[in-house]
Amino acid sequence: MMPNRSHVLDRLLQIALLFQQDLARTFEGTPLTNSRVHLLWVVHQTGPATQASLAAALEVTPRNITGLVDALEASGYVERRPHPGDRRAVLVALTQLGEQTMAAMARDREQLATDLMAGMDDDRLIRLEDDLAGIAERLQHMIDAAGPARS
Amino acid sequence: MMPNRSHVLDRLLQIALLFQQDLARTFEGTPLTNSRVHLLWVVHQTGPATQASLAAALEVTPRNITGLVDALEASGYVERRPHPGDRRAVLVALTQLGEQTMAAMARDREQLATDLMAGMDDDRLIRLEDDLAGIAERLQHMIDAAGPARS
DNA sequence: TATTGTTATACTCTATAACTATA
DNA sequence: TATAGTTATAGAGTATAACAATA
Repeated sequence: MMPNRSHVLDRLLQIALLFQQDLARTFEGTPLTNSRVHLLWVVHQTGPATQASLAAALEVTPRNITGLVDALEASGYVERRPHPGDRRAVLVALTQLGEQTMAAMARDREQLATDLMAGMDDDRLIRLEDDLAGIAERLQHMIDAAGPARS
Repeated sequence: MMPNRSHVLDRLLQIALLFQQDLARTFEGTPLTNSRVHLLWVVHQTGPATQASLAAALEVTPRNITGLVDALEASGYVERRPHPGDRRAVLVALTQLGEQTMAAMARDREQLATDLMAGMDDDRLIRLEDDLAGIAERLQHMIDAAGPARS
């Protein structure tokens, strides 16, 4: 039987949806959302960051960051600190609650990865990672090429 | 080198984001959005459907469907028809514009799949599809198991 | 009594534009 | 003059609750 490339695409899209669903389930009962967690994750990975740099990282407008940080500050996940050396800017930093939450999320992700790929031997895993890397690279390249469609 | 399962997860998430980005680029300059296209796609696949069935398919509330159909009807992609045999319900059907748009999208998807997996031989493609199917299945199972978290 | 779709209301994410304070 | 962040305003997706018409 001829393998169908579209089916691979379908699977990738299906998995993407399921991931979102699974992630959202994790937040149930907290004030966290996809966007807020994304911001927390970036700060967790890079350390305290200005809102302008977060806007660039999340690819949204600075105004948007203001709203997300407001909500996260109100619920105690981050705090705004004065930027040493630039009095216009603030540094967004994780609080203890924010750090704990991100640490727990990192653990959950490890566990999820283990569960999802249980039973795959190393060869197969390497090949899978390689294939996905290739697809991601081509897709990124395609987007960049057609990219700055701002006419 | 030990392959890292988390990296595979990272790749899948990255690809999901890129897909969204690519899809959104397609709509530029039209009144279409992800949610609206999702609805159109379902109608395209299943034929004229009631709003209640669309709510189930998209996993959103019926109220939400009202808004999406309102917008799609106003911009000429769908029309509401009386349901023969149930005067409470309406049937949401694609207009000619809607059909054309979905046909074009199907073609684009085929092309994208071809481009993204260019150079993969049949064996590799089959194995990839198989791996992704396994991951999707496990993930779905996991969600179903923890699923009805409505306490 | 249950279902279909709508009105009413509210929250979140997102964007653009105008503005303040600083660089 | 340019940058960092905020206020003001608006559109889109989503949800719950109350309601009308129909089953």
